Amino acid sequence: MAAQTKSTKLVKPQGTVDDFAEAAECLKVLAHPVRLRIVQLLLYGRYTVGELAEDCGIQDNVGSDHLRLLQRCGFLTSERDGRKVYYRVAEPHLEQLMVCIEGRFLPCRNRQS
Amino acid sequence: MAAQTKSTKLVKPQGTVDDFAEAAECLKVLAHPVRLRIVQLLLYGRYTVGELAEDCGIQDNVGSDHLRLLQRCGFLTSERDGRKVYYRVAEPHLEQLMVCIEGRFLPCRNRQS
DNA sequence: TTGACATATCGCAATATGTCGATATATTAG
DNA sequence: CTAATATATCGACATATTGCGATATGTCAA
Repeated sequence: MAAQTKSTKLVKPQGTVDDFAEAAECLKVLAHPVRLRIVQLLLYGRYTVGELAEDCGIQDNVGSDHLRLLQRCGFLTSERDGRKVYYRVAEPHLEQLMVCIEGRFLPCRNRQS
Repeated sequence: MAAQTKSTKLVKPQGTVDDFAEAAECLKVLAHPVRLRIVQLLLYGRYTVGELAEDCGIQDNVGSDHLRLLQRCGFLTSERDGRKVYYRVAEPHLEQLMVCIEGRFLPCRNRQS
């Protein structure tokens, strides 16, 4: 980004508030500690509802609620295997988005590779 | 990301839900159509409260509310110049974060360079 | 079939958030 | 000083979100 003078803009990005309606919806879903942790885990493997709930220290039904929200906006998919249901990441952009979030908010020890 | 077998994980990221508390707070602030548009504009130049409010089609006081939220979590700073107050981006990570968000949710015409 | 396990769904109460109007503060012009 | 402009703050209300308990559904073992 180039420096800016006092009262001029380089360019004004086209678009309006309404263009961000869907983005805001999905970001709101992501903006929860439990759901961020769930996404972080799922970026490295499949997990069941019970496994995720245990890791997050919440009840299974609450975990199921969070997973449903994440699934509704296209972030996750699920597949049943016997009694268990495995969740995994369905949205490719989530990985880079989490890289940004972790880079900004997590201590360095959580960076990988 | 490497493929995963049925029931094993490659690695389980360390950390807990609590590590994402601050990230969730800040993402929640970002997760609003008006605030996303404001950030997009401010990534390309300085704007006053009135200019931002007009672009977003909201009242000045509502714009001021949104700007305060964005400022409280460190995304923006402000400087007074006469009667006007100019806001600009203070958090360097915001740019890459917006690139991710725009890449996922906005039509291609809004991509730049 | 029954019983145990894993997950999902629903309604409720507490809490949080968004918007608005009214008002307060800050700055400049005259 | 006063008036006009630009921004900020506050209270109130409507709406949304969260977590919980109860219950329903799906699957397997015996």
